[in-house]
Amino acid sequence: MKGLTELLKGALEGCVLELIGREETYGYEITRKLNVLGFDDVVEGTVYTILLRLEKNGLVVVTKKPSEVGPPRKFYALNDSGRAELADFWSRWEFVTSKIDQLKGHSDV
Amino acid sequence: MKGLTELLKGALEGCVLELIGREETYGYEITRKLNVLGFDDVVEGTVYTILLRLEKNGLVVVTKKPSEVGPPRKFYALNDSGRAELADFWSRWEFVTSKIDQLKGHSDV
DNA sequence: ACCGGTACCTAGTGCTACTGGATACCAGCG
DNA sequence: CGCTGGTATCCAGTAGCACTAGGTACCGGT
Repeated sequence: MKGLTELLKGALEGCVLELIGREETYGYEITRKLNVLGFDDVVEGTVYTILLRLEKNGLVVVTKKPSEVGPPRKFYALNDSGRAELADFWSRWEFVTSKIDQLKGHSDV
Repeated sequence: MKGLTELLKGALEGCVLELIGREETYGYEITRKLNVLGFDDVVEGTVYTILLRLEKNGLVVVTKKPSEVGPPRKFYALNDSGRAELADFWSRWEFVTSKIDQLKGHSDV
């Protein structure tokens, strides 16, 4: 599926937040999970810019840990602000999808 | 609801396409319909840039008609390319929302 | 020594919606 | 008549986001 890029604007950050909230993880793995989900053309570079932004905005805590199969990994976990932002994201997502599905669904708007 | 802007990237154009596809309409009215839908802070300027883009991309046909309550209106209708693009948009939308809802829904991804 | 997989980072680009104006038509009020 | 407010369109500039297209570096296997 192509042309998803614009539709992912804003949503991708929420997805990353959700994945981090589920369990401590790192950029490379997050990218792989998004690819498996179906967002094939999400690349590492994109995820790293999101992670840097999350860190800059104080939503995550970062822990560097050695890897046995490559260079050290930077693990991300949500702090309270991050969890609040994640909840906010889902409520915005709920809102937007419900409105647009309503528009799609039928007739009178 | 605020902070919707980023989530609407890409989706807003689809909404405008849907509204035009439903019945011939014009920028000002489209804006009002989007506001009623719940997208309160969508303003005329935003809709006009979308309409100009649709026209530039050859997805719509434009007809200027006089109004009895103000300056002339530019009515937009979809052509074949526009209808194809609209269908495409909905399939992208289907895809993205199903994937993200799956991510939201639960556990294993 | 080299290659492929793992793992991170960054400067620059393009697309999109929003900001903040401007212009203009029309009706009603003082 | 001038003014205001609703209708209706347009545009230059801004900011945010994902993507491009690189680079660096660690590690195991051949």
